[in-house]
Amino acid sequence: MSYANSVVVLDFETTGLSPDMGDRAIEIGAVRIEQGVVIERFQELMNPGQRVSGFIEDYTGISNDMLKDAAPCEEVMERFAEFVGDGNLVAHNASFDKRFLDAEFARISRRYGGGFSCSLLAARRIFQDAPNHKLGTLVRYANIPSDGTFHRALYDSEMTVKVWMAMLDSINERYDWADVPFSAIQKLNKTPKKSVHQFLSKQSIRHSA
DNA sequence: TGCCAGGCCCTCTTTAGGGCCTT
Repeated sequence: MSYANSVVVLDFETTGLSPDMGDRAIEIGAVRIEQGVVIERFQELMNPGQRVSGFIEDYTGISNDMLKDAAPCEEVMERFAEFVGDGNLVAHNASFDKRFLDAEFARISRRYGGGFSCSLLAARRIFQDAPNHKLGTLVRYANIPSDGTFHRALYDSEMTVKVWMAMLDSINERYDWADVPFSAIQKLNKTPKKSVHQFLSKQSIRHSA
């Protein structure tokens, strides 16, 4: 099958859950895929200008010592803005990463022009039998090899890419799509779970070879 | 000092509550 759309799959590590409460990004990782092939990667730590909690040090393995000599968020996010350009974006629980992307980009007066799609919302629809839809669980569910280094930005991005590709392959196998356009996954993200089969069946008429 | 979110989705729902996900 072909994967017509280029997408950038990204993941943030942060000081906490909410940029509105003062949390900042501490690491960004991203993978660009074209035609189903990884063609480019991005990963940088960034200094958020505040100490990270012991919980975050334990959760991510990113220590205050690792961050003290890192470039500030503004500098790293400028480079990341150049990397993403207007590419379509994917993240696992995209509402979380979108909040941090918007907040960090706003600080440097940047915007992104592409669309955003969520691998978590897609997985709840395509892998309805999975025990849950955490990234690590989906990796095991889809039989994707992993060394278990979760909660680092590039590693989680790479794993999200593999889950994403497994979902596209599953759509192709079950519904005989010749291609899975990014826009179709965006629509799938908003399709009620009980209507997913109907949605994918109808779409296959439009997209099959 | 201590506290802290928010969108999705289900149901014993819609004048609401709680679990799932992300750090």
